[in-house]
Amino acid sequence: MSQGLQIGIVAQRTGLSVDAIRFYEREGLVSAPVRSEGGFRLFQAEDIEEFQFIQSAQELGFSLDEIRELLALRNGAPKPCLHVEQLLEKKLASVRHKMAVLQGLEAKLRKAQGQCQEALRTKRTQQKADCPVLEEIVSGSDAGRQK
Amino acid sequence: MSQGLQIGIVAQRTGLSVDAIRFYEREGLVSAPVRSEGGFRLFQAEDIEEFQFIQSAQELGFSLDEIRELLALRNGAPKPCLHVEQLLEKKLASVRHKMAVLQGLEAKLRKAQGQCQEALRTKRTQQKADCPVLEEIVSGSDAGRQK
DNA sequence: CTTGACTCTTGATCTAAGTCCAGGGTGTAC
DNA sequence: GTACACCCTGGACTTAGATCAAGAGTCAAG
Repeated sequence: MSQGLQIGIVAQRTGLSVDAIRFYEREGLVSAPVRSEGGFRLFQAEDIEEFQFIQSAQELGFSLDEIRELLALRNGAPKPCLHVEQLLEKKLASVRHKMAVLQGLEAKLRKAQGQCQEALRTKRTQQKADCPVLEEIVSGSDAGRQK
Repeated sequence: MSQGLQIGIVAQRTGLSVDAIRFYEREGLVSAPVRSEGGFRLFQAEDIEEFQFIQSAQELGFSLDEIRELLALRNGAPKPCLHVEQLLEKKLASVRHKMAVLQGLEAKLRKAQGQCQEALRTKRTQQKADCPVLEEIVSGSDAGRQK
């Protein structure tokens, strides 16, 4: 088994699972490697780089669909930089949106927690169903809005 | 069809879909309402409140499993406040973790964007495949780490 | 009595990114 | 030459939170 790395080796070196590697091939993110006579996949060093690219792009928050696009750009689509910048722009906007949602969430949770602790501090031995947070969740609701 | 609100009305008032309402019932978040002779669900005003509770709790980032628990507490489990506080604590920790991840992500994306813009500014008319970000994604990789 | 809007149940489908399994073949070290 | 680790394919399954479709029944109005 010379001239080529078996899938298990590639898995070890990249930290991916063997299944994930096959999955990326099926999904068309990477092209199919050559095979041994018996049908074993034989990867090259460049392939490992490609898998690392996939991992890094995932860390940047790109979906596999987007990564497929990035890989296509990397392999020679015209004017890639402009296109990449547009992808980055969209991704950045969505990240900022998620953060804003989480910040709002954190504030609400902190407020709820404060009420909870207050209640626990003042009235020892709680009776059933008088946690202020449970009531707040309904009264502070903005539900009823349309989708 | 008096004494009771049909599911469509409840959907309108809460902004939930009819399917979602039936789904919550199936999942045991809310108890089954009485039925008309013909088998139509007939909801009461309190039920609407319960659905709004579900929506608000979802906005707080609770999963349906957690909400089932909250509803149980609201309906009379012992020492709810302490339990609610523990739930809040866990949820707050996970929210903070997600935010930290997103902040790291934002920094990376901003950096990549800066490089992209720089490249677009200096070299007009880009040739294929020379977007610096595409190269960076691999070279700046920390892939290869174990899961 | 008929029409049309609404509702019923059951079960399939969706998204994302894989994981897991069965049943069988390959590669190699002893 | 055989044991053992590794690999192959195809397809089912996972999580979460619903959505959608089919076929049948119900309700209120005219």
